[in-house]
Amino acid sequence: MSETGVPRRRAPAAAAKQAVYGCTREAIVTRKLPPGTKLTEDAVADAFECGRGAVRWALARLHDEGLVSLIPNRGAFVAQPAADEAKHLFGARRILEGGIVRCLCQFHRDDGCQPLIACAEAEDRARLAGDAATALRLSGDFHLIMAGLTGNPVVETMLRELVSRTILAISTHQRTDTSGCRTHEHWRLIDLIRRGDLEAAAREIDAHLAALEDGLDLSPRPALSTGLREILSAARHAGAA
Amino acid sequence: MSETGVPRRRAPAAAAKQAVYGCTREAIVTRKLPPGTKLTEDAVADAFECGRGAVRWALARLHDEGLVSLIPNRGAFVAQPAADEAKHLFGARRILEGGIVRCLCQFHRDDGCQPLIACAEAEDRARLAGDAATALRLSGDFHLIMAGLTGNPVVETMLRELVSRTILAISTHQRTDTSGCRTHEHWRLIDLIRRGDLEAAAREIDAHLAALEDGLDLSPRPALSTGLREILSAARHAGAA
DNA sequence: TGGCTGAAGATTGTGCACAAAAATACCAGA
DNA sequence: TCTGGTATTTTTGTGCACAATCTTCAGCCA
Repeated sequence: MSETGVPRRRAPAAAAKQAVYGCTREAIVTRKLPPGTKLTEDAVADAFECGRGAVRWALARLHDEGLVSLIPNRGAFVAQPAADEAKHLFGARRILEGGIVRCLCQFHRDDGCQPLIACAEAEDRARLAGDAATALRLSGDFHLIMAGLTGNPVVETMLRELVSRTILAISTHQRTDTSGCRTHEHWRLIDLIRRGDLEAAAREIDAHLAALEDGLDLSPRPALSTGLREILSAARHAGAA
Repeated sequence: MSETGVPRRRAPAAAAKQAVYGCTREAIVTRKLPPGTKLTEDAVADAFECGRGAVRWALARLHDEGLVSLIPNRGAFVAQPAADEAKHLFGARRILEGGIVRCLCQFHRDDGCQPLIACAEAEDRARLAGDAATALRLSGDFHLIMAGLTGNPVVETMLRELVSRTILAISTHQRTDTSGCRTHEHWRLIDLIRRGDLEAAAREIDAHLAALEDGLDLSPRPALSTGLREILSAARHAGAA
């Protein structure tokens, strides 16, 4: 019953862009769309009941964020960060989050950590309830909240992008079912920040991220998951570009 | 003589996208297109002799990077970072570059700083020759080279974006003709990195960026440069979105 | 003279259709 | 049965045209 006779006010398409972008992004980050999934333009357009233009826009944006890989004349796929890229991702996070934690130590010594505490508590609850999906999500949010506490939206945006791509890298290369961050390290971090211990806190976040990276299998074997030819073909095109 | 009778292999458009994006980006960063300049789609398309589609693609990308502001039904303008945004930009750079410098101190203690030295020398030469434009560009490159020395392309990309936006912020809010970074601070930084003095180097880069920020006029007065109504109108639309 | 209303012009946003490319299916021959 | 080539089908890329919106300017009234 949504078919109005009027020629449409043009609002729909603008909103559709955001909807496609937001929902697809969410689906990728929450692993509903596993790495390597092909995102056919028509299929996505049908799903959101919008034109292909909105889909193309959203896909381009997602590509810029490193969440989907765009292969010329082949289409869009949920990105599968290479082992090298995964390492760089973690390296970047160590550099950035080290700075964030140092910043937090200076301005949130005593209180102001409430959001972090609330997140860690929620994380504990989820883990206790056996809700692994929520726990994983919250463990990622913890880092985002830290970025938010700097009060700097630029920093927040940068880390958001990094965290998303890290999640993708973990999905792609996880060894067993390593369940994301270890909560007790989060608690330790909160404690160190509240005490304003710059160096210890910086070391803690560094070790924390290193542990996360160690949980992955970043050996140089060819590839995984999706079909061999898919990957080989993709590699060919990526090399040409 | 480039007009082939054949119906075009479709390569042109793909290349055009990159050309429009790259050249426009360059023009913005080098201040050939000052902040506030309107980028009419048709005008850009004519300049590059390409379709409007390529221009739209490039503009969207530039918008994601924060280099152009896109106002619905109004068009694209070279961004004029607000005072708040400028502060956040510098804050983010302090966090990120602090981490980069710490990283460099660990892995480039003795040598490996050659690219930095070469850049600083070139900067000195340009400044001595009175070539302010080149000097400014090189002073920005210095920071990018530091990022590159981490060997982490993710970090490099993040800083590149930050530096570009910072240049825009400086163009928009510069008080007098403050000539970018002070070279002697760059030399001091190199020295500290070579000696591997983490803390001193981190303090130096922090102070360096703080000095750069202090050179700006970030008072909360309404706006500047382009016509008042332009800005008011833009603010209206931005507020509505 | 100043402010308001309405039409004309200019510019952006979106859908659609067609062309190019790749993937797939199919078939003949060894 | 497997290989090689060919035709079909699916999917992406691009240009074009129209609609919506905003800006500008002229005319009109208080």
